Amino acid sequence: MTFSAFQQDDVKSDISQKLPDQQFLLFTTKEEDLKTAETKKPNRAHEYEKENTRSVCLLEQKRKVVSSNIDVPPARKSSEELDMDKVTAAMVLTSLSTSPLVRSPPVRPNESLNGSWKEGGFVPSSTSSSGYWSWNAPSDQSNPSTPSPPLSADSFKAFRTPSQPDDGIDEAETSNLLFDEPIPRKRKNSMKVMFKCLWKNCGKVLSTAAGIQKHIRTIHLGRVGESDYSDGEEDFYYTEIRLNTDSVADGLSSLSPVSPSLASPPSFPTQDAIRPETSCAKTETKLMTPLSRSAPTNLYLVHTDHAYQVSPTHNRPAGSGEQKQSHTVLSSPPRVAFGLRKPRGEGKKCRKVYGMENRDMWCTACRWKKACQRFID
DNA sequence: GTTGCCGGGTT
DNA sequence: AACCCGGCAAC
Repeated sequence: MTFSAFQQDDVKSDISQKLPDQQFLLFTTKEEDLKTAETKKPNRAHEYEKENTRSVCLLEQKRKVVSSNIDVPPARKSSEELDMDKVTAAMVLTSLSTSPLVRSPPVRPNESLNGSWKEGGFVPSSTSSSGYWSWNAPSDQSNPSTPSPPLSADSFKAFRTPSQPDDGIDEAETSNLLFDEPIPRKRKNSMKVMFKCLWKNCGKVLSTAAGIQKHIRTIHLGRVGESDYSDGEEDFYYTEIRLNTDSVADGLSSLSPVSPSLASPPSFPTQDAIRPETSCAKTETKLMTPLSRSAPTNLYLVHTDHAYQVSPTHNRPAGSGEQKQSHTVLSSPPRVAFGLRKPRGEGKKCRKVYGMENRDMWCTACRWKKACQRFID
């Protein structure tokens, strides 16, 4: 999936409305956030493109992820939108990316929106059963002075928080260097930022991120005992809203109850087609840091799906339990150094009990010359 | 020699 | 995963 410049509110809104309901967008400048999102939603993490500090990630299942100072009002769900397939969505986004609403970046405007954009390729995934799209970006995107087409300088900055926490590198400054433009500081003083819980039938609004996190943690995630500890998961369940201001805020004010069918946290998706390694992560499985601890205000994920909460079952191979057991026993008696077997069990085993002539009565393990399952020592 | 079963191969 | 077996060590 590809996305281009979304720096204007109407464009964002448009995108929100046209984006398929099963998808949402994550805009972030932090690779870490992408990883976190991917970690949190391994089944959803779909595709991302990273270039320098810029990243775009399309995640499935929810409409959008709102980052920094961008808030997208929820689109009303219509049957038409529901039926919109991924291809159509891609076309919409493609057209948006080339829409005149989107200002061209200062550098190589034509090429950025047409040339490289097309060269980048907009390729449907041939292997994905879900019809996911992947964006094969041009390989050479390392030059900061020539931002890649899908993300214009303007658009990218539009998704930035006016003031960023210092992670060692001033990102605002970095962005400034990257795009050679002043950082927009619009609306900085004109709005009140609130944090809205997106849990189904909740909608609690608090004035602080910490407050909403704690609320989610304790009320919805049931982490009472560890109310002070956060692994960042709460970030998925609240969003930033702005009050008292312009159209953006107005749009957001109607954000609230997201379509229950889509937004209800306990809903579990059925499709599980995408593996993190093949999508967002791109095999980049370094340390997965908890969600946006380092950039708590940079990214707000509007997303209430709990699928990732299900703790991964430790798929133990069938039979390995018994095997493991026998190995555990192995270590209990004093054994001489290494390579020695466990002492033979004293009890009679199938072979001895039933005899060779009744081999069919043996337990399977005995028949296979494995450690007896029936007469365990 | 008999027994238990590990390690590894094949299907 | 299910099945099979060579081979080793304990008995």
